[in-house]
Amino acid sequence: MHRTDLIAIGELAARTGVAVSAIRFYEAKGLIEALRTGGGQRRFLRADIRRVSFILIAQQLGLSLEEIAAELARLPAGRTPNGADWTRISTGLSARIDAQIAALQRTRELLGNCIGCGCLSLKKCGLYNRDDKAAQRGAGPRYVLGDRSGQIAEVG
Amino acid sequence: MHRTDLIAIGELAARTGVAVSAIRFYEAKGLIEALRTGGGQRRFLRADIRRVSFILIAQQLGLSLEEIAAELARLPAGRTPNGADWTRISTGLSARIDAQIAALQRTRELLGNCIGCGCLSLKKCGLYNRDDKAAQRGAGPRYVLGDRSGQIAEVG
DNA sequence: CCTTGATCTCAACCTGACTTGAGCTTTCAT
DNA sequence: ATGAAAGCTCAAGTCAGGTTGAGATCAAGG
Repeated sequence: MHRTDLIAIGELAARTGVAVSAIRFYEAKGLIEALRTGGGQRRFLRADIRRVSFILIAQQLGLSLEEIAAELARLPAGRTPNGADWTRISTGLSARIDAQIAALQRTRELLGNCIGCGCLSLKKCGLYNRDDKAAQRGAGPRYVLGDRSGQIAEVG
Repeated sequence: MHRTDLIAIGELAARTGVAVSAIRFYEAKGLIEALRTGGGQRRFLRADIRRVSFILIAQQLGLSLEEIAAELARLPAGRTPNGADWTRISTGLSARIDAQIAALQRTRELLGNCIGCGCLSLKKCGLYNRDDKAAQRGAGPRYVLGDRSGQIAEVG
């Protein structure tokens, strides 16, 4: 442990590629925590680089900051997370990746079957026999994003 | 061609599962077009169901409405798109799907290698040797979303 | 004809994820 | 000891992608 264990917000930004303002934003949202110098400036642990990196990866996988915060909350409190801690958490992401890949593969297949053949929007088409469910739900809340039941990517 | 060739906005909404307000929004953005009754109500062609379906699929694949509009603009003007037209367009989506799957697979692999082993954020790690590039770019524009150069999913 | 449900327009509002700007303070290399 | 660079807070702005509400009109069955 030497003095460079603590890094300023600018360095954390540089090391992760996110803007300084974004890091403050993440702190405000509870995704990361900062120590403060006597003068009130934030100081981060080197381990926070990994934490921010995790945020970026998870974001790419479509998790909202709120969901990411929930995942990060599973890391041990009060101690720097070790490899095993990160592994446990990243396993969840892997599952998510697998699901996404599977969904994409189904979509690709259906796209070939349906758009190509011209049946898109017809009942017999796997991609859109969600019509019925859609009708049941009424035109109310859009379910394109967020509400994923009956969702395209899950069809088939 | 019988009278039901033209459908009201509510039916288009019901058949596609998107809200009426969203359809108006898409029209405003130029993604779809509507005929009008004498009284000013919108009337859509049945073929627009497919058009909206395409919007939903493309959205799931991460295209913005602007990008989707650009894709749709490649459909023939003045005539109802046929199967071949849709095939041509959906081929672009397939390529995108393939790219996404590949990116996810790389991410999953790197996640296993890097977060698991604890090297995340270190130079030797494929997931984050983008640090250097990041530093060069300065803390300016975030490149997490949108600017995809040096992006996680493209690493490796 | 008349009523009722569907539509219309337009402006305002919403969420998520940040960025920007103003005005002021802290750090740190020289 | 000092001045540039980096940081601070807080409020407001931005962008995408819609939703909501008000007040008025249209369409269609009975």
